[in-house]
Amino acid sequence: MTRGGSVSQATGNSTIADVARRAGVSLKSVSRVINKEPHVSPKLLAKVSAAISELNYVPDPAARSLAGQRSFTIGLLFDNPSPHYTMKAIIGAYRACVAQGYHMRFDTLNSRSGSALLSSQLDAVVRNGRTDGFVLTPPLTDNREVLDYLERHNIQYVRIAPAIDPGRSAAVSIDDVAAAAQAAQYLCDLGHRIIGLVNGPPDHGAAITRRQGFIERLKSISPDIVLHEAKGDFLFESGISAGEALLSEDPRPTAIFATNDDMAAGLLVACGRCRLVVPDDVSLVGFDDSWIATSVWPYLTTVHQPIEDMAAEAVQLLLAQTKHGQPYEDHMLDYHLVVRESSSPPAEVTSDERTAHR
Amino acid sequence: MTRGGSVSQATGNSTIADVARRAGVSLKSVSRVINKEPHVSPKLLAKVSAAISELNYVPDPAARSLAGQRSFTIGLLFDNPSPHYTMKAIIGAYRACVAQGYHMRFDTLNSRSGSALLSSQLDAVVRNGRTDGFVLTPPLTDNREVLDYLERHNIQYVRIAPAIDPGRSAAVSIDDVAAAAQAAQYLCDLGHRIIGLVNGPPDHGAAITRRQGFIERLKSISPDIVLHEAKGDFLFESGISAGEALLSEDPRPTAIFATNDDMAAGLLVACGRCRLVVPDDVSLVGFDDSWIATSVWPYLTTVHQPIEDMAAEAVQLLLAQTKHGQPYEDHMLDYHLVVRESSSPPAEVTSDERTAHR
DNA sequence: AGCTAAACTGACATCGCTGTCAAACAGATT
DNA sequence: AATCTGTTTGACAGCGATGTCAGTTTAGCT
Repeated sequence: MTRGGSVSQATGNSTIADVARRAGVSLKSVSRVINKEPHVSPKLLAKVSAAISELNYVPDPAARSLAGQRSFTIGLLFDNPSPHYTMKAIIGAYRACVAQGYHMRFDTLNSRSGSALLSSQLDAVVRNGRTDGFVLTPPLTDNREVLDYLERHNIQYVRIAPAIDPGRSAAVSIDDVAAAAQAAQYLCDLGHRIIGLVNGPPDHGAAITRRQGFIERLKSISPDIVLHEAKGDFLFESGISAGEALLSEDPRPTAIFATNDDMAAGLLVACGRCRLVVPDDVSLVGFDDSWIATSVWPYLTTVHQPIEDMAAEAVQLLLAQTKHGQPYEDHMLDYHLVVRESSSPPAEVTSDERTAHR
Repeated sequence: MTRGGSVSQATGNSTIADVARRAGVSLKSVSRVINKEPHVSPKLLAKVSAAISELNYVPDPAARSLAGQRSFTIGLLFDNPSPHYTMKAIIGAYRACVAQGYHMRFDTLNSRSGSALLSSQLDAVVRNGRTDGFVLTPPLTDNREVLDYLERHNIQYVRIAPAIDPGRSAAVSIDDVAAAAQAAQYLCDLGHRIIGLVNGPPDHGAAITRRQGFIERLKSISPDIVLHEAKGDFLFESGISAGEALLSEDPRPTAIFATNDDMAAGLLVACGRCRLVVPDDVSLVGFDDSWIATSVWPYLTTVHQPIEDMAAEAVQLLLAQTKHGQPYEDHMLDYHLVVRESSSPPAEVTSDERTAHR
């Protein structure tokens, strides 16, 4: 049987021994260079790097993980209803993994199942593949059972946008409070005074933080602002029902903020059903700047959070902490409000009044 | 230094040697059982399987790929504008990989770049990680440069929903022609006689096949049916503009079929802009049953294709063909029309007339 | 210059598994 | 019963890297 059919051939076929021979040094010295270990003289480094690039050498991950204790694989854990979010996180994390020569795997957990079930799911995930550590996405980030499990098993992890136990692990997030506050400010600046808010699920920390940031800012701007709240669960349908509830309030909100885009898209539907035009009759603002924000019309004004970058950053933190055992870092990334067609000043406000609120 | 921090420990720590000892056989015999190699007597099989399950043994993929020629990794290749499609394909393929103890990686190619660029992208992907084979998704499936490259390098691949060169490789698909025909039939059965069609990009085989199936059926039903066509590119925005073009035709279509859901969602917007109510004034039918079909209102009537299953099936075909070098199989999976709220009989048709067309 | 400590290098066993090849065994044939 | 053939089984050498540890330079002092 020929060796054809396998791609292994195509991959740079040189081994560490070839590099060592070419550079005129020992195997171990090459290994030191590859792994950026200490005790490598500049001269050695130069020789070896030259040989590596001449031979187009790429270390074999299988051999590395067999010989060493690392697996060169990290895992991404989900329990997220939004495929848009998930997709972006996967892409971002994957990019970072590839850049660092790591593999990525991902798994979904159902964190709402009982704790026995949850723990057996975790068992399965952990046994399933050797993994150097995990990146957790919301709402897993805020599930103490998961965190406890991981710590009990001495497994490294990094959280994306955690809402509880700050400092418990490395984390990368945006300032949800400030971001939601900016949305509130924006709506008020436009002149809105009767405002609706659609919450997310209570086990999703970001939902709480965003609500808090939004409400606090509203209050700090003026005590006269009327706020109506409605419950949601981050899913499209809940946006529809929340919207119908909100729009039947009296006085009716002239603007509604949803704590994610999927629900904001649902609000759009509710407005349509109530024969209200967005943004003329009602302004809508979402959160996430996910795919759906530009898959509906009008395009949603929303808070952009760099999910891909966050996931990539999380992977990097994880790898750094795996290697050097550094103290936990907490990275804050930038958000920004993206103004699109779903928001405008309220109809009855004149441009004079509006200016007064700037 | 302790071994803590790595998960390797947690993964069943028994090795093939433990199993061999426990079963009282040689290493190689255990290996034979694991790999389902021939020349294994029932007695041996029983002893070894028992030992394996008692020890909860799981072979170490790193060691396997180092020793053998397989990498236990397959690649998924994309150049797809629709994240919904992509996401589902990833999930499905991943599921199948995990079930077979394989790793999965995925990469995106920009197939519209020049051929030199394309080939260097392929080089990068192939060199990047050793891979036992690739699963191609549209429109890569119909890009002869990609197919040629893979074959030239003797790399196994399977295509999902290819539109050209049937039999050139193993493939898994649905019958796009019949599926689109069913959509046409459905619309006609409802009583529609003035019908719009939004095409996809011409380099996307499925766009062509679906168009063909739709039109042929329309013609076979009645020569009197009026058909208006508009160009699209499978993206949301193109649905809006195609919709606006179609809706300004005279006579105006009472139903429009889009060759994917994203464009159908765009049609919804166009209808809104033209102050037309869906489905009362215009019925809409999409294709794919992707996430967006239920992220807009009204929910889209659409043709469901089991993308996850198709991807999973593709992985299985790929692995089978890698192992046994079997002849190429072509698997057809089921589709079905999902009737939701975006379609209804045309306003002016009475229920009597409608019945006549059943 | 001479000596010690630190910096660097290399030989070799090892990780867990598969491929090769030869030995052991069983059943069929004479 | 002896031989032959074909099926099962096992011993052993790698796969390509890393970790250990001992050996060799260098640098820094007196």
